[in-house]
Amino acid sequence: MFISTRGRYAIRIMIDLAEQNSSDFIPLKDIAERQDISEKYLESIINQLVKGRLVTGRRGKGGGYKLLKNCQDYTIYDILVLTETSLAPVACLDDNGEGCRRATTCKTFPFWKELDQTITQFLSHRTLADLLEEHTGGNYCI
Amino acid sequence: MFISTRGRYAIRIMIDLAEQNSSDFIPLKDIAERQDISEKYLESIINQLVKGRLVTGRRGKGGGYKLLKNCQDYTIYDILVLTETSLAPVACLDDNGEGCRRATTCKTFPFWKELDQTITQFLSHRTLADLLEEHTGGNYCI
DNA sequence: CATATTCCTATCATATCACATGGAAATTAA
DNA sequence: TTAATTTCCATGTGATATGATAGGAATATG
Ligand code: FES
Ligand code: FES
Repeated sequence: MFISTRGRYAIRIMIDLAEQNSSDFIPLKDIAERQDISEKYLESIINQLVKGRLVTGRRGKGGGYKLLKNCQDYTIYDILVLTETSLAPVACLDDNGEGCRRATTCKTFPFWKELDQTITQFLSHRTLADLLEEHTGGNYCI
Repeated sequence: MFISTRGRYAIRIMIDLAEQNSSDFIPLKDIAERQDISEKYLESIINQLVKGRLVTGRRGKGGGYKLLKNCQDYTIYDILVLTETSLAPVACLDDNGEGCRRATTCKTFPFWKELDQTITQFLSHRTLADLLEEHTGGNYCI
């Protein structure tokens, strides 16, 4: 599996926040209920989104989370690159593993690079706004 | 990681067989040595390729494995679909999991489907012959 | 103060991956 | 026929990643 629950849940969090269409902070408890996902698990995911400056959080009564930008300004790539451990389709392309020793001679390497580019382009050409439009025809955003 | 070593090794096996450019059976031991991969691990992989009719094997002295078709007639998709447990980028698309309960209403589902199609198209439009040409400029195949 | 909520640091169960072990069956060369 | 070779088959194993869970400290409201 390429995209794990972390990344998928992260996108659903972002969509949920966008759909509230509010300038208030939204408590994670509400998101967890609506999305039917463990609040504690979502916590660890949304923390990554906060650290990556995709959303901001406020503690205490009346606190919660809120988007920092308009949803057409979030690409799916932005969200996944923060929450997935790696977006490389094969280990040979992974920077953490210093790439592959065989890469210079291996006949498959150029192919993997092309696959990676294809996927990355796809993910970075779609925004949160695109996903919101899917089922409604209208745009929740702005 | 999307494609595991199984799929990657399977492709390298197929490339290795094609490069020998021989009508003889090639022993797995030789392939394992050339590719520097555990023979026993390759064994379980190439078995899947045999069962999927991509290659054929013969036991005993002078035995080994050999391709059944010309290499331009093998797509990368053909190879990976046999050796990877799933080529679905997300669990929501996986048939084994009967897909996702939320799929009908979830705003991310159409997006995942498009991603899946993009990847599948990429994989099924490249053949073994394409990979062989990468580094040589020439075509080993036929 | 009491309450709500984010933040932070662990821990855990399960599954998958990459590979190893130990043979049985088939094929050929001697 | 015998020995050597090689595919076929089933099962085991250690490491790692995934998908959570638990407990509590810090911060904000009223
Ligand atoms: S084995 Fe890593 S690029 Fe081929
Ligand atoms: S959660 Fe499965 S399609 Fe959205």
